[in-house]
Amino acid sequence: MSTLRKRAPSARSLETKAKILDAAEMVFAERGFEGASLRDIAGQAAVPVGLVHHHGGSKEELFCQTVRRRASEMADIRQQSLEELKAAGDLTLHKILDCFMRAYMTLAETGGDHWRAYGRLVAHVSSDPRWRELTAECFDPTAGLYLDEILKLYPKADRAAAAAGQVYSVSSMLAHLNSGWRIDALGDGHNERELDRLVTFCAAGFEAILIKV
Amino acid sequence: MSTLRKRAPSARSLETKAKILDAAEMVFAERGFEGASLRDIAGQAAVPVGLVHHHGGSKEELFCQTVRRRASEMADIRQQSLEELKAAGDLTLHKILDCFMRAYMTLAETGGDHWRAYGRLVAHVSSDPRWRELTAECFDPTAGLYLDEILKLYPKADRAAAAAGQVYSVSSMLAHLNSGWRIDALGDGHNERELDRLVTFCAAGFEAILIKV
DNA sequence: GTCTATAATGAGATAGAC
DNA sequence: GTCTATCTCATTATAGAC
Repeated sequence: MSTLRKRAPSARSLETKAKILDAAEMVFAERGFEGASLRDIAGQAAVPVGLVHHHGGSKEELFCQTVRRRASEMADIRQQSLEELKAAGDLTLHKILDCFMRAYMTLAETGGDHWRAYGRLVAHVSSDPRWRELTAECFDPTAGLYLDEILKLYPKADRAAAAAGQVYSVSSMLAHLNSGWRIDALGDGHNERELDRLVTFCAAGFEAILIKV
Repeated sequence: MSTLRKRAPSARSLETKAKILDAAEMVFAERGFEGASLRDIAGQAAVPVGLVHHHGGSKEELFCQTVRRRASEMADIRQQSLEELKAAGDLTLHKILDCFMRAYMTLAETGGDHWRAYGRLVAHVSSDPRWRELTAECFDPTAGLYLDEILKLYPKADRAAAAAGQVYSVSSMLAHLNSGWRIDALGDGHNERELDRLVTFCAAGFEAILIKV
């Protein structure tokens, strides 16, 4: 009926586990899966190494848990935002993409270090085929919902083309987040106006390939 | 006057070094810098581990050499392609981006495994701030030349906006290369038509942010 | 659940024979 | 230049006391 867990974990246990996942999030984001060590994570969480294994299982399981925890919350927010946008009516491609991207960008700017770290974490997950299943599990369902709305606006468009637009858009967003220093070398810092620029880029590109013969 | 090297290396030595760099290229591309081991590289090159150190120096130096070798060739090709495009006259944003991307895509499709691996290698380098200097050295000069030509077409555009467009475009191209499986899940495989789609996406997005107020 | 100690493995790097 | 042997260190993972 239930899982293998014998009893409900204590409050202290949950707290410790959260500390470990928080630390893991930061270290994995900074150095990637291979570059991170469980010792660094234990050090950052101020717990003994053994506890990391106890709560996180193997290194790979710990990584997946770390991603899942934040991705699950992100997916909820994105789906709710989409519902609100649909309820408001008057959908456009630009608004849908803005909704998708702003949902995270707002958290990255106001949600503290962990949400900023999550952006780098997603970049690692998305770029390594090793995490293909994790990607499918954590990101594809929400991405599919947004894709469906976009396709409703362009009924004649090819779904494969839309999928390409989605992947290009997400990669541009990750570049906006994590390769900002390359852009900054020529201009000013990240601000609201730049998010508009990103959305403008993606919306225009997306539409171009949707209406193409 | 010259470097510290005492004598010119023998033909055999050069051959061994090339074998090591070839192997390093494949392994680094597959597993990233941290994930790759010098033992794997030595194994793939069918040489003893000691030789990897002798020819490649430290792991970090070996990685840089691996990237530089291919990037240097790529830069030459891209700059020559740009010159030919300029000589032909009638430049457009679409043509410039097509020139930049097709230069690599042609090699990836006809140049064998090593050029395909190079695409993944570039993705690793571009995403990790650890290689910021290497990025600046290997990619920025050529990127700057293309950026200059684009800005000539849009004299009123903001250079920072163009830089953003460039970064978004390159990241989309890397996604096209390395995350093709995500797109493929919904459509058909990589073909010539898809490169057109990528260029269309980037050109339309790029222009939108260049002409924006 | 928590923490210490340790096992078992694999890593990068080097010294020195050929 | 080439190759073998080895040093030193860090890693993941586990066993068992509290």
